Amino acid sequence: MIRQSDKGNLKKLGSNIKRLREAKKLSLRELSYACDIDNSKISKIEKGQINITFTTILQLAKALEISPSELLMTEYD
Amino acid sequence: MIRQSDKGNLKKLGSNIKRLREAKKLSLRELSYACDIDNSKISKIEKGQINITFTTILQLAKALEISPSELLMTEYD
DNA sequence: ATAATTGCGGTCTAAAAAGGCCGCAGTTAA
DNA sequence: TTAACTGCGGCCTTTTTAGACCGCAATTAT
Repeated sequence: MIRQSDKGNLKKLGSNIKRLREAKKLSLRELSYACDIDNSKISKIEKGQINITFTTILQLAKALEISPSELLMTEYD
Repeated sequence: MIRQSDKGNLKKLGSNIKRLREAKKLSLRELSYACDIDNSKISKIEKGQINITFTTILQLAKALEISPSELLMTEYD
């Protein structure tokens, strides 16, 4: 499918994650270690290249020390 | 993979979605129509049987007329 | 009693995520 | 000027979601 409106939303999510990671001054590899997700995958997530699952959201939120809910705290289309 | 701790979290998410659907007095088929997701899939989601993606979360939130963030507003392990 | 609705499980295919590893430019530190 | 770190993209395999359709048992109307 890969609907067009989704692409923008994935980018928004990615930017938000990147913003939060940088706020904690973590490198991709450091966050990778903290949430047990390959650093290249996190890079793709931040770029909005993959449509992550709920459990991946939980892993990231935990490592970033925020609530899953907060991770999605953005306006989507 | 299907980690054990994830199962519980998926059930929590599912319960939350079910609660929100019932609060709006929608049947599975009605919600299905509203968010364009097959009713049998929604059933599985509510039962915690599948690990939905970010975009599916957006679809459900939209149909339930709440923010994606609110859809995840629960405590997870 | 009959008909409609509802939740839910099963089945199938195609598409995509998960998970992991490698390597390369570019930047930063030693 | 080396050495280390960083972001990032490609590649590969396995597992799972997405998406769609069918049918049934139970509940709820009519």
